[in-house]
Amino acid sequence: MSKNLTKRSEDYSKWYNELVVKANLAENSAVRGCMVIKPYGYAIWEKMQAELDKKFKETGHENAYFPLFVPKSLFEAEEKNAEGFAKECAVVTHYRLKTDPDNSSKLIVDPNAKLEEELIVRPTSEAIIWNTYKGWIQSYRDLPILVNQWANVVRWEMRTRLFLRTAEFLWQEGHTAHETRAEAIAETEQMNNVYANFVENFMAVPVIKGRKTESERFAGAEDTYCIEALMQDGKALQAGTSHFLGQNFAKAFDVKFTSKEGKQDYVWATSWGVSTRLMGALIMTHSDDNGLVLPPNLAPIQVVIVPIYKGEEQLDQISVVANGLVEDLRSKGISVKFDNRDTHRPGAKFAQYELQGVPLRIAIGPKDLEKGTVELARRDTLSKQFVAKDDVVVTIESLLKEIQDSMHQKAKQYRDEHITEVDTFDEFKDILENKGGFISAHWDGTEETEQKIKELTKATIRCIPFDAKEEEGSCVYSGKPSKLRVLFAKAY
RNA sequence: CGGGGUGUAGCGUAGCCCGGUUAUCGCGCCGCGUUUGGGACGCGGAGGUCGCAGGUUCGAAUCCUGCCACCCCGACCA
Repeated sequence: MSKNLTKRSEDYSKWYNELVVKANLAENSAVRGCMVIKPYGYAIWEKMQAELDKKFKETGHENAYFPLFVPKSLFEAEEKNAEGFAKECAVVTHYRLKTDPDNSSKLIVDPNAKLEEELIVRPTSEAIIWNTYKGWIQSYRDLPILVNQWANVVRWEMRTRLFLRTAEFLWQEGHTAHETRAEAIAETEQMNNVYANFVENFMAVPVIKGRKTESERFAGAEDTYCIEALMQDGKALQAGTSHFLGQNFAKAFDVKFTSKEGKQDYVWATSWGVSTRLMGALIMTHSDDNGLVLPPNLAPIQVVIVPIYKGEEQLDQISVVANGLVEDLRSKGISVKFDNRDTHRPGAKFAQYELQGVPLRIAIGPKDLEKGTVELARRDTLSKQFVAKDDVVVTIESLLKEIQDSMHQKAKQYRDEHITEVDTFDEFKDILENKGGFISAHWDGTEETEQKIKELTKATIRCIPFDAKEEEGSCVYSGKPSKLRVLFAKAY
């Protein structure tokens, strides 16, 4: 593996190999940029799902499932949403194949099986869900509706990138309906916070909470909140979004309710989502040149035990110790694997588990049997220590917490060191080019300036942080007056 | 869709300009033996429509034409 991968985004795909591969579809297939998530990688996604799902339920949400196919007439109902996604939709036009009359071993699309109305493969589910909600809502007594769905969506991107922008991806999308504007806004904020807490505490990835500018807003939303993370190569990554949809979808799908006062009003809506992109964020935040580094909370294997032995007899002795440890650790809820494969040598195993980012590794050999110790190695710091056998479980319990914590600290320190306040455009360009990261600068609030800066530097406004410093200043580009600083960065 | 590049074994590649025995090397894979505290070593072995189709030629991985795919950069984007 090449040196200094952390700075070279194009090589991230090498780390991904442990988790995922680019889908190798049939030759001549038009489907590009799909991915196969391997079991080890999927286990991480499952852990993310489990934790997020728990948080959604704690905040009163329920899971449901809606169709993959969206009739075009529904899809086009909310104009801005439709327009925003129109350029990247997969469309089903036929429902049958038949044998090719010119080649009996081939199939062709049966021209007689053309659909009356095309079906859009959902790029997001607002349309089909709001069409359904219409039938669920008549009275204020039917509100709020707090529903989440775990699903796959398809966006036919021109350029794809594993995890960050695949043609098909897994995600969850929450879709809620409320009586009042204030309640919907509170929900939007709440879910943005749920995401922020999850990403910080479980993924150990620090994020900045804020709102998107109009041009970066979700198509059909009135306001988009987001969490923005910084990758090790200095580029920003949008890790999650929560949208206040106003009454846009209610109006488009005619979803009205009768209020306590007996008045008809349109329902207020939110939607929010995070995707397998989070796995990209995880990898690009923590990994080093030896491979993945997983925070204990998300590691499918938290502790691996590698025996070092000559001959079967010695392995048997070591196995007694190892199996005892496995049992003790499992009883504490720690996931542990005893790798007693005889087909691989210890060195190869060490390298493999480092590549997979297993947080802690125990090695047990003849020396340990003699001394009653084990060797304990940390993945994040690559440090090793000998620990008395009887202290191992306690040590591991506290180390797992410490690693989780220290990974977050390390990432946060890097992130904070890469937020640079800038007051001139020359400085802006210089920092962007030579240092990277977020640039905190004054902006005059106009789309023209935002667009111009993007053209000149490729940097976009990642967000207007909720805790943005309020101060009098002048726009870094136009010089016009500004009251607060926003965060610019080059983004994935 | 524009600009650049690449297709040879599971992976990474040499050969191509200048056509000529059985297509090179490394990793990986299989067998046997020795090994095992940081990616083992020796010996033996298996594995190829040289991206596809056509053409030139006595002869094509190599030259020509067309097509296809992939990668990078741009527009687009979670």
